[in-house]
Amino acid sequence: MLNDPLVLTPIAGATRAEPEKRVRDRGATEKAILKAAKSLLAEEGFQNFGINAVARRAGCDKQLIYRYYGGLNGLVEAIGADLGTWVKDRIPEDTGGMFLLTYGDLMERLSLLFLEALRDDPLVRRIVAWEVSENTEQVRRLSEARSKALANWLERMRGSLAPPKGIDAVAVNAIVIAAIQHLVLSASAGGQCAGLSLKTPKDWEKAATALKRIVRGVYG
Amino acid sequence: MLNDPLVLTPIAGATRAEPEKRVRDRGATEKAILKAAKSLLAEEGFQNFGINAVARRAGCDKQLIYRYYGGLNGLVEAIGADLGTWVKDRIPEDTGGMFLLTYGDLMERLSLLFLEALRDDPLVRRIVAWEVSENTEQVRRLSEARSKALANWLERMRGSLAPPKGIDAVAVNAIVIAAIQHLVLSASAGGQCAGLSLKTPKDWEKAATALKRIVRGVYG
DNA sequence: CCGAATTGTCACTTGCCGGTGAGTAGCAAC
DNA sequence: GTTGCTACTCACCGGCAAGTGACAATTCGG
Repeated sequence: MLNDPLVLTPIAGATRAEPEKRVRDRGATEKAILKAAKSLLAEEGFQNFGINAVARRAGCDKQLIYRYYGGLNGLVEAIGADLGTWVKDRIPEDTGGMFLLTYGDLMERLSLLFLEALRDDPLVRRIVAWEVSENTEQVRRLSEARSKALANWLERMRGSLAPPKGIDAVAVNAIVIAAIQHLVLSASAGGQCAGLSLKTPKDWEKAATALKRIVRGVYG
Repeated sequence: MLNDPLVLTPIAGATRAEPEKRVRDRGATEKAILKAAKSLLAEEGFQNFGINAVARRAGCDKQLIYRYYGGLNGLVEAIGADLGTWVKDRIPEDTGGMFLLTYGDLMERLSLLFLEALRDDPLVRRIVAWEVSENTEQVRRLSEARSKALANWLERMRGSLAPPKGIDAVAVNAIVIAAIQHLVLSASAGGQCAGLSLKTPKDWEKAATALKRIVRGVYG
């Protein structure tokens, strides 16, 4: 056997840097792994998301990911569970003291809130990009968690306000949400969308204005 | 040396199937490679898009891809060049005999045409998904080719019609296009978007109706 | 006919991936 | 102590990716 640890020459701690003395704490390690996974996904995207990369970033052995989460799938599921609380953390529940009298008022406000929240959250952005790029079990689970959270939020915010008669609000809102998501993704990836530059705050103001106009156009 | 070809036993053409006698024709091979690349990208997505996969599908050695296209980048560039002709093949130039009197008429029609065209073209769909998922040199080139083609088409179709005063048409149109793209991508990946099912023709009719309503809402 | 360029094939290196089996280190109860 | 459990690490496997250099097969100019 080469490198038999029993025969390894100790070298008297020569240039040995801190052995780091990792504390043995399963809970902490699990958290570290989850955190590493989320930040990796947020920063690098799903392309470079894998067992090895997560383990490297978490500073532990990949074996622990198998043990604690049952592999990548389990880890993704854990991320999805976290995701359920996204809206809560990101978007204010109250409407900032303003009274929303009409469905149009509401949707205008929600659209802008959603736009802001998405712009501020790289992790969810990556997940949305993932959703439209692949159709694996992993993605489906994440997607489901996200859409459920989103639907809940919409429902809660809607309160008792009803959409105007004769308008398919589900379809219209889906299109508005689609627009926001794609706008933010495009901007994130290339700084523009369909000829519209989306880099400076001024750019985003123009986009927001146009978005408001569109929402007002349908809902009055 | 194992398997030295000079010592290989000829086995008298035993179960030897057709040696296939590939004709030596560089032009044909180049076309085959390009075609393989496009179909691979369209069917499998950018995830599994690589030198080896393209070569396998084209039925030739990957070396030829390096020789003829200078690697994946060159190949992607060739795809981008093809892409410039996308609109020409996909979308009718004339407006089907109808007279478009207002900018609203025009944009309603163009939105629906664009929606249809994108729904029918898996390759461009994959490219759009790629655009929002990565920011590499390859993607930038493809993206540029596509957006240029799109802008040209829009410009040509617009003719002399001017958007209503006081409306930022560039921004509004970008949002509409974003919505369409994300709608189609979502549907393609998961059969739905933000709670709106997008599977049956009936589903799509609802979406189209909502889209029309939105466009009409802004442009009157 | 011959040599050279073109066209196509193959074997190989290197590197990273997911996954697994076997082993080590700390910590408590007996 | 030593026994046993848990947390953790390591070495290794097979597989597939990109990329490269050498070689075989064909065609063409002279």
